[in-house]
Amino acid sequence: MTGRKRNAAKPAPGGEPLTAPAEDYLKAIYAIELDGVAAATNDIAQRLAIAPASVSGMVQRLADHGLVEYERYRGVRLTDQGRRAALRTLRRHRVIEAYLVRALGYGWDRVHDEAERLEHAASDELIDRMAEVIGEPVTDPHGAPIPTREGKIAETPRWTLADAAVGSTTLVVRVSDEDPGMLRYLDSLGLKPGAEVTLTERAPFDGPLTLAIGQATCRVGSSLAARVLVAPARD
Amino acid sequence: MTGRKRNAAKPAPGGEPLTAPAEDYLKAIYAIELDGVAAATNDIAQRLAIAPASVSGMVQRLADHGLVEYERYRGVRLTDQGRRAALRTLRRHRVIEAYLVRALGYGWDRVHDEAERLEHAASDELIDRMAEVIGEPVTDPHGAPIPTREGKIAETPRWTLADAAVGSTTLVVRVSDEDPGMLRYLDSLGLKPGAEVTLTERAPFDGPLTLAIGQATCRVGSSLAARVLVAPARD
DNA sequence: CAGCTAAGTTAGGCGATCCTAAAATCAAAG
DNA sequence: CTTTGATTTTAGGATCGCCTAACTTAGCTG
Repeated sequence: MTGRKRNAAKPAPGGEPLTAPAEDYLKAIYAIELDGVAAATNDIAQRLAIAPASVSGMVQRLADHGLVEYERYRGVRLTDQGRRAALRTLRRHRVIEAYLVRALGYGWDRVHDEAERLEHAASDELIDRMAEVIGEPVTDPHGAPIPTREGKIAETPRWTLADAAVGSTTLVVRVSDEDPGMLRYLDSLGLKPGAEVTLTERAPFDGPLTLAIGQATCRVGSSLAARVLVAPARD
Repeated sequence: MTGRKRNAAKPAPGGEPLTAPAEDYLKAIYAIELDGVAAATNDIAQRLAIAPASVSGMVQRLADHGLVEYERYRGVRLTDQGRRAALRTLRRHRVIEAYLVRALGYGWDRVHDEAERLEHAASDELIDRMAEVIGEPVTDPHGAPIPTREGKIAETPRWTLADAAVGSTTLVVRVSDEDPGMLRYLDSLGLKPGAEVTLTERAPFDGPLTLAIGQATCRVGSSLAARVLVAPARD
């Protein structure tokens, strides 16, 4: 019953603790910047499911704290400090997801929401202990790379199954993690990180893709395929 | 990145989720009521380290939600619903503490603060899985009883080492859990739940107590002794 | 280059939670 | 029964984070 204090765990390696909403904004901005562009107010708002007007305010606050560079009407960019904070939160999130699956028997479709809450409450020490107990995982259960304690991350390539050439065989690297129903479906198809998939057919006009996964065959829509990140298979 | 919602995990078995501060108030009120009295504004304020004026407001809000009965200037009492919520938070807190010690190698002096944050973020399911993994513990690392999923709790008797008779041998049942430094000291003395202690001497005027713990002997102040709960030893 | 649209910001609010200072109430003692 | 001191509440503010509505700006388009 300490009361009185902020939300996040420890002063973060350099600075006062961030509020949970601030951490969420930084994660969202980080994700948008992966596409190489400055994060637009609208994009941030959409990702966080809040009104664009709310974003202007928070972004100003983040800028005051030196976490983002902000120019009115121009979108925001993370500063080094902001990027560090974002990666720290991302590490927490993904370590927690991995831990829930490997140590507590969670299904990969149920870890996201739990991690979304715990990431703001867990101390660095807890995260590191969790990571240690499950053998310092390199990705989360959906294949997303886990930043190191030092904030280095190996970002996943952006090729998706929707981009694959007909006849090519690819290795599933990562899948989108937020929709439990989709995850259960992908699981039932065997479309998970590590699986080898051959694209045998693509119907015209953005039609369904026919896939061979091991012995099985299935057909998926292109929007689902676009949520499956792949790399060239080794042979 | 769901955003948007409250703080606690799930609608709680009957009702909307409580905010973290609300859960903290209920825990504090529960603790005060263990002494058999209605919780006074001042007592709540002191436990939560906030100004008494702030308590009046929150208590009114808790009453509006049907969690406490509140009569101006008369203190508050938990309603059944409020007590259920308090016990649910207490269960979370204590299961988390036990899990951190047994599954993640935490020292008993470091679990309190971590649990204080996680208790507001963990889902019921997570708590239950944690409890299961470590074998459904009955007490936390400090000997505090863990409420069941159904909200039953076996409250610890209130006898302390400071109340023991000179010459008597008692069994340590539970120790106060909030001060890490004190916990480390108690640990170094072997004064932890399960230890048998014989009170060999008590200096006059509230002076130090001389204890025999196994082979060792030590002297502790009466205020420290008052933080060690004991039961009569079995023989 | 004027005008339109989409995007972004400002204005004004609300609820939660905390604070300080001042007023009210209770209770205990004379 | 009154005084007094401690407890509690009210009054008035502040911050954070979110909302809606209305206004502004950027930038394309004709």
